[in-house]
Amino acid sequence: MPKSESEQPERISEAEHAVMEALWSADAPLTAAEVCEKVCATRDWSLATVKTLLSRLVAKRAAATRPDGRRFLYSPAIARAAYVGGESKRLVDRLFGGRAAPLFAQLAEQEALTEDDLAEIERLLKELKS
Amino acid sequence: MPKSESEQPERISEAEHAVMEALWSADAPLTAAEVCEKVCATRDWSLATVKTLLSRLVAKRAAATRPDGRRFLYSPAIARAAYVGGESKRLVDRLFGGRAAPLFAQLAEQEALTEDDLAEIERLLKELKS
DNA sequence: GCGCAATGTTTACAGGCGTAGTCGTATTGA
DNA sequence: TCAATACGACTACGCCTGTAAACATTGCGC
Repeated sequence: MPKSESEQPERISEAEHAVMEALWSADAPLTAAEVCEKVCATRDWSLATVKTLLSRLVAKRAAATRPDGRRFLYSPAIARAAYVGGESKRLVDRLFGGRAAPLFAQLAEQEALTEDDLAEIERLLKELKS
Repeated sequence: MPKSESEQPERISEAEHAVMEALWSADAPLTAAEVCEKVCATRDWSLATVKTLLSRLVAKRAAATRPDGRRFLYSPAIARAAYVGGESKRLVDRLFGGRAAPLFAQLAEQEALTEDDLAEIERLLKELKS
């Protein structure tokens, strides 16, 4: 049976992403007020703004709602890994022709790599070579 | 003497970036028509669109112009490495808390790393450890 | 000399984004 | 039972972006 939903995920904007981070960081669905508690600290938004962003995320099917009496509980509808992976790939494709090595070189040149990063990457490399 | 220009570079949009790539890929300043030749192939834009984007880039001081008779020759005013570096850092900061290792892990998990990438990264790692 | 082609400038407009206020309704404390 | 409150839905609005047409000028071929 053909899947009628083509469902290529709509892009999540920067502000929306901040809201998603709040949802991802919680291990249970949150109310709008709870999301605001998490993000309004750093971004200095009003509750109304958070509600708008939540609605847009639901419209984009990036977040899901479950009714809880008079209100909604919000939870992520896409995995953080999927989002992060997609964004990473976009960047690598756009700026480095899809090759990861130049990105690595770029970060190295900027000295954006800590000792820990280097050690960790080395470990991952070994693992991948197995 | 204090530098009055604070000059934090304005963000370059996706469409503008395509134009910048054309400028970067040329080793001499280009006319608007020449830029269009390069980008209109892939993006299917009209010359008018390219002109608008060039103007916006000049306004943002990402591109510079030199008059050449009745027309302008356009050249990049920021280095590709600087742009690419900035964008990479933005991504790493936003999605990975500034740490590069998780980005690497992410790309590995997506199988976005080719053999060549791995070899190259390994080489760079060795170099950095010296 | 004059109209055409080239070229930058100005204007346009729809859609997305950031930010938030208003409205309608349901809930709840007094 | 009634007013205050909580909450989602709807509306707003200015800026940025993508895309381009209209306009003004000017140099060039005839």
